[in-house]
Amino acid sequence: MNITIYDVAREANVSMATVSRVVNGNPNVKPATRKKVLETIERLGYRPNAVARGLASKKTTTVGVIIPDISSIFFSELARGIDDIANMYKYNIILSNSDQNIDKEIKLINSMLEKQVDGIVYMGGKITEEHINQFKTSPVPIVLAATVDASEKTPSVNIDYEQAAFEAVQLLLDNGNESVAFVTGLEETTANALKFEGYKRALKDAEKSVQDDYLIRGDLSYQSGIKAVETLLDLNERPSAIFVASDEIALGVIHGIQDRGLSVPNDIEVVGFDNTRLAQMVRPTLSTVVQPMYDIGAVAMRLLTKYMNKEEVSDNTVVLPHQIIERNSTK
Amino acid sequence: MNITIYDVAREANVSMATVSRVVNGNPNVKPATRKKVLETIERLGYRPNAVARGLASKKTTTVGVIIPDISSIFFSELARGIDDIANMYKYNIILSNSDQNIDKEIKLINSMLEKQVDGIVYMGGKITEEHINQFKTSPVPIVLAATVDASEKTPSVNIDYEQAAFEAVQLLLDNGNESVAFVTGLEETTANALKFEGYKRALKDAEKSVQDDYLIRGDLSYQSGIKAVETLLDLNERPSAIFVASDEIALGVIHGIQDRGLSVPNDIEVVGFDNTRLAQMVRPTLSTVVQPMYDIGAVAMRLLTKYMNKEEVSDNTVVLPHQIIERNSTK
DNA sequence: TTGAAAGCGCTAACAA
DNA sequence: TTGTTAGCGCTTTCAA
Repeated sequence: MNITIYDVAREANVSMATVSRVVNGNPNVKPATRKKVLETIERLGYRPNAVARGLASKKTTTVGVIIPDISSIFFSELARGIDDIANMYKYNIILSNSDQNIDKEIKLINSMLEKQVDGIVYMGGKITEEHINQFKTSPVPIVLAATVDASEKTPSVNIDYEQAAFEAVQLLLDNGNESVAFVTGLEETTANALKFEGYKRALKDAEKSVQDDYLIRGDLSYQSGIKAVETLLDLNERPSAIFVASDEIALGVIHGIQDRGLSVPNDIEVVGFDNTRLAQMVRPTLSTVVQPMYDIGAVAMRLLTKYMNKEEVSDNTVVLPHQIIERNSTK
Repeated sequence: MNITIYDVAREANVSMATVSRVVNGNPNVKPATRKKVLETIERLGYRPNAVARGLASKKTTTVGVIIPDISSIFFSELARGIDDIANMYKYNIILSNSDQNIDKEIKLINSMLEKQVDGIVYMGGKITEEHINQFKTSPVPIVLAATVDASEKTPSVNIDYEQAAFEAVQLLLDNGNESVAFVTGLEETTANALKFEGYKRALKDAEKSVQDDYLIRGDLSYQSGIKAVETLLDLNERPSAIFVASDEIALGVIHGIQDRGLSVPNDIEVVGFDNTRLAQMVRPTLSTVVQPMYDIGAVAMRLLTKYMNKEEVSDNTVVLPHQIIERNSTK
């Protein structure tokens, strides 16, 4: 049997209420008593049972984190930001991978709710009606991180994907490129749809038309970048620049170009998205849109703590600043 | 107020014990009763409280995962393996980053124990006496993943680091290299120490001596790989091959060499370690030691489930097979 | 400053 | 097949 608060109380000749008070740092305890209790806690090796505490207090100091894939370099950076802030506020994290599968996402939310998490940080792709419904009926606050809810009903932390993409493509256009292709991941994620909007707006601003064959959709992998480039280079008129929806795909694009004997940026310029560590781990180094992943995670978690404490929050949807960093994959 | 098992019992005209039975899939319930209960659960939107269940049953179906840094491409892959298997066995995961800081590691273990996890998967650097003590006195099983306890007292899942390093260096020597440098990360981790042992053994086998200036220690980053190369290339006699303790550092090494105008593998051959996705995301692609990260995580979690179920385990320390994969950074 | 006692929502004997 | 009941270990009034 484990040592309980009751054992400590008996050994210290006080009531369990008093032990509870010293464990929880309640000031209404005479210093001498506190000392005595602390000593017997030490002596017995008492370890408070957080489950019992959770049942009695209705707080678990645990938050759920739903993430598409923790092994993705992009999401793991977000997760780090979340965990660091969670830690700072004494929360633990229950982490689960969803693979962006809707059924799994809904199941995960419910499973975390059963575990009585005090809040949830949610990362995903497309937010459907079903999601919004879940979020709305949740007994605890939910914050979206790097995930956009088009209806803006759910608190969230993002950057302005449309504008960021617009600026990236504009840079390419300003560099004198006649044609800019767009290589993206799963079309279903709202963030990627917004990037596409920005791409189109930049072209329209430059009075260029959107060409279907300059638009390539694959998955989010390095390999799909290589494949995309093969398609693009087989075109009669190959593009002189490529805007890519993620750094990992962009590395594939760069290598795909180089494998064909062409040069980046002389023959083709490339701009990525995210500014993961990968952007600097390639030659030429990758020009890319800076998305502050760690900060998005950290801010989302911080925002969640406010909701959990029932503090007033002035703005539900926070938009963090982005920027374009020019390295050597552009002229 | 939330819906409890008691509300369901009342509404369905049965006892709470019966409700508990249908929720837990106990077969001793008449089908008609089960149906009735299920319906009122649905109607009331009842959600079982896992905290209360945990307190009553002394099982939380939650395992703790201590990880140095989830944003590391190496560890996040391990974490994915852990989560997938955990999920398969209906466990949730409490994930925390330790940054390989001993105090934090110990604190984390205790915090997870307070939360009454059913078991712990531990990843870290060096295992000290203090760690072993914690592991030994833990009320729940602990399994090490990609983490070696020199005393072999704690269950663990690893590859044979010494032998793997030996083979990698031997490959380089067999390719005719006169001198092989070794670039490694923090010297404190036992795994890296073992890689060093393998490196030395391979040199000794080839009747070569270990030269201090061919041994570079940095942190685990890409940048430290670049720095390491600078040091190496400034030597009077530069090595003709470099064995690197991780893929990320190895990318830095390759680019450092290329930035100096030298060629990999013609001027210098490079072999990495881990076979993370990075190994294929560089030109030339990286020859490396394959460490099955996902599998190590998965097997560690599987092993933990056996301990949690009090099954007999024939061998506490499992050593997974490794291999060397030759790509284009070697001749 | 301290203690007594009533839950928190569930599981698990035990009885019927 | 179903119900009764006693906890699980803690927090939190309420009284003293």
